[in-house]
Amino acid sequence: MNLPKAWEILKENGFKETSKRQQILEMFSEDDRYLTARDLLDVMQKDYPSMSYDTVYRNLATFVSLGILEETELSGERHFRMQCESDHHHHHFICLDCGKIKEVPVCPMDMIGAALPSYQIANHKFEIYGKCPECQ
Amino acid sequence: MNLPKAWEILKENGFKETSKRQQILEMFSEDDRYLTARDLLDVMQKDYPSMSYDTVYRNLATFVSLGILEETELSGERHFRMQCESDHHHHHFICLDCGKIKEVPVCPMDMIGAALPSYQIANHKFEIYGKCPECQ
DNA sequence: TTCTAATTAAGAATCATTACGATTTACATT
DNA sequence: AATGTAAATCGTAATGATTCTTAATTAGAA
Repeated sequence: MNLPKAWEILKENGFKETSKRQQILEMFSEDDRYLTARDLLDVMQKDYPSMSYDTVYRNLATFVSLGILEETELSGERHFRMQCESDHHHHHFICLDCGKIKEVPVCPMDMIGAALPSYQIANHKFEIYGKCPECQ
Repeated sequence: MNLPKAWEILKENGFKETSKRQQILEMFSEDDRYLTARDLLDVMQKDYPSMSYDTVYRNLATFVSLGILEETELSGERHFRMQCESDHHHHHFICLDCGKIKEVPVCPMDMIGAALPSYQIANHKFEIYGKCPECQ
């Protein structure tokens, strides 16, 4: 997702354009990889020494709920990245070194068939972990 | 996995048979579902009021490293259960209400093919979440 | 039984995350 | 441009899960 689209969504939902939100979104826009709240705070405290975790987490939650960011859990920490623009459902390879991702155009739910009769499926998770070509 | 097999593995690796380990393994053996460290501690403190988190976590880590337990993360907490005995690789449906699982005999890695050329794949995760028939 | 290394207890420390009251800011309205 | 108001942020404290530390206890070997 790009910045204008993200702001469009925020404005549509009545959220204000603040300098903190701008910088958070810029970081995600520039770095196409998974970041933690700490990653963001460390960088942002250079420009805004008073930046607090509360602001980071609150905005991350907002962005995720609006579909601007996506979230996953890696080794016990929440990680965030820009939502993909792809129109078709897909999954991700995630580099455990640099956090970059690669889309994988396969969804295992296509092969579930009748394996779960009368089970109520809410959601699913499929991720592949390893090292990307650049990190080997 | 059953208790004798678990103890066999522990003995092979030089671990001692303690009453705490016995009770932890019994809980997993009886309850075929995901439990948290807190779940275990709450029950065990009835028999051992002095039981500490440290003991729970240390043993859980041991069991996971020996392949006796498997672990996953659900809504920010680590959950543990007995390792499946199935000889073939598979994945799980996990009931978000009761923690019970159902094996799903499908692995998406079978369909990855050449989608990730020169990527070094370390592992993968595929889980389906929802409500089991009993919890609906 | 004794010895020794493994294990546990007890509680403090750490880490990520959330909550809260006070202050500041964006922005619609005048 | 000044004002009003809800939203957003700050500063800090609280929480909850997990890990660490040191001293005491215990399982199993000798």
